[in-house]
Amino acid sequence: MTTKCVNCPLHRKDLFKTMTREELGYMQKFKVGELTVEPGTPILMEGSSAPQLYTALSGMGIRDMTLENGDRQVLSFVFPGDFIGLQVGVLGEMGHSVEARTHMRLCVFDRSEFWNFFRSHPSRGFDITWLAAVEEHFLGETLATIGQRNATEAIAWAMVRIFLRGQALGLVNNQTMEFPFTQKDLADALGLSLVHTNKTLARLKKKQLLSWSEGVLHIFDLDALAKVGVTSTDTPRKRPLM
Amino acid sequence: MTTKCVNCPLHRKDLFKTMTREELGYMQKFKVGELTVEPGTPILMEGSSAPQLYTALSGMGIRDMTLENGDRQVLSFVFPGDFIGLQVGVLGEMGHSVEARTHMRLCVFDRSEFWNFFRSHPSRGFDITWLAAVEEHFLGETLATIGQRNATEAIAWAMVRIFLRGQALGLVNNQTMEFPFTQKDLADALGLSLVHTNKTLARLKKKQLLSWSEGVLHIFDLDALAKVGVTSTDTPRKRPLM
DNA sequence: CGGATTCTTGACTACGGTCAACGGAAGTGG
DNA sequence: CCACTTCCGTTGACCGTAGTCAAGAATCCG
Repeated sequence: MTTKCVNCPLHRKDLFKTMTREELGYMQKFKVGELTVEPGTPILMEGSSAPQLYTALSGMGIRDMTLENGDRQVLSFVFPGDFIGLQVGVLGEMGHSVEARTHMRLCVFDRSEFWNFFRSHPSRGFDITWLAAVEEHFLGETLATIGQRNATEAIAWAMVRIFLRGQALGLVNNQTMEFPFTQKDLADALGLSLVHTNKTLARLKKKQLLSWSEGVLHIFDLDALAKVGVTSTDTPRKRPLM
Repeated sequence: MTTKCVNCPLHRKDLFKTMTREELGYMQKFKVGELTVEPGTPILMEGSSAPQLYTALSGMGIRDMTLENGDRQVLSFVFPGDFIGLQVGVLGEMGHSVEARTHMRLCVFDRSEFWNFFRSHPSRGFDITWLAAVEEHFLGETLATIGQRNATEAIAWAMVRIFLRGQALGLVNNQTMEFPFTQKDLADALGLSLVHTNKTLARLKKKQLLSWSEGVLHIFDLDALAKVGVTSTDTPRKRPLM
């Protein structure tokens, strides 16, 4: 009935362990259906207690939150395979919003079934916790970047991270991947102003480290880009950026 | 045999649901023992795959990570009831370090039992996921603070957040709570320099909003402090800081 | 009584923010 | 088909918040 969810971590049999036939059956029940959204569509809103959770099957999006003064912070970029709505599932309310940046296909789950799902299939529950831990890990790195690195380092770091993520997901072809975000998105993700982000990016482009236009990111030399932080300081780094 | 873990989220019966007798029995088995550490003691190291996980029973600590260039980022402060080592449990490796800042009592669990624990007691597994989601939520807020707020706002926000946390844990008496961290800790948590943190704090002190010395934090007017961000900008904030 | 650690304060500097203007691309409507 | 608008990227000029450097005070400790 439902199509197979190639990138859905909750449906992939090879993620950690194989699913039993019974588990697969339950997954099908837990899954409500699939949803397709266009660029710009809000998927989950900050503060909402939506009845549904998602998994990104294809396409990209953004997680962000808005401060009281209207400033926006982009928390992370959403890639295929990402679980969307953990906070709704366990806390009952989202702490941030999620919005599509490209055409996206989503695997839809029923929030009310979340707990049952967790209870009757601990191994899948464990997978979700795994995803949460990975997310926490990434957020920690991002925090360190925003807090400690300067603009050039931060942007180089972000591009490397994103590119590696893309590689792991098989989205990179010929050192090129789709990157459908705006410079403002990147600026808000790194706590920089749009103008400064633009100028810093221009410098990286002039150095032939990357090119990025019309939603396509091309990285010429990943290692060189990863080392950008090094050359900007005289103190040699203890550990490589990647 | 083992003493009761008053603050341990994995032992508290009132956290979400009551534990069955059988569950309690398992918890005792899962629990290895208790550990006491002195201020400055590293509990888990970044990159380590320690064989044990912890829950803070009393005392406070710090989660931090060190960049390649030696800069440090404090990710969060550890309070009683916090679970320490989720990343070791699920990912097999810590992405940050945890260090005691006061005398601490820890509830010790066996990492090798983690998965079994998860499988045989889904409700407790769910609790852990809940803790992870809360952590993610906090990290998101912190990210937004570091990325978007200026020094005064960030420090006021941090103090309010910490104080509220303390209140929720019953650590606040007479508008006063223990806060055994250094200004450098706070600076590294907010991505600010020590000097600037000191001067900004001095300004908040002069405004009679808070006092903090010798490990004791006193907040005179929580609401006023929470509004500090507002007065610094002419644009009125849409939502209160708390 | 040194030595170490933390806190404090002043002087100087620079990274990055703000303001402003322009260009190109894409969409809209008369 | 062409004004008009909107969104995004680009660049220059200026300025301010926060970083760096430096030195002194306070506390703790061996």
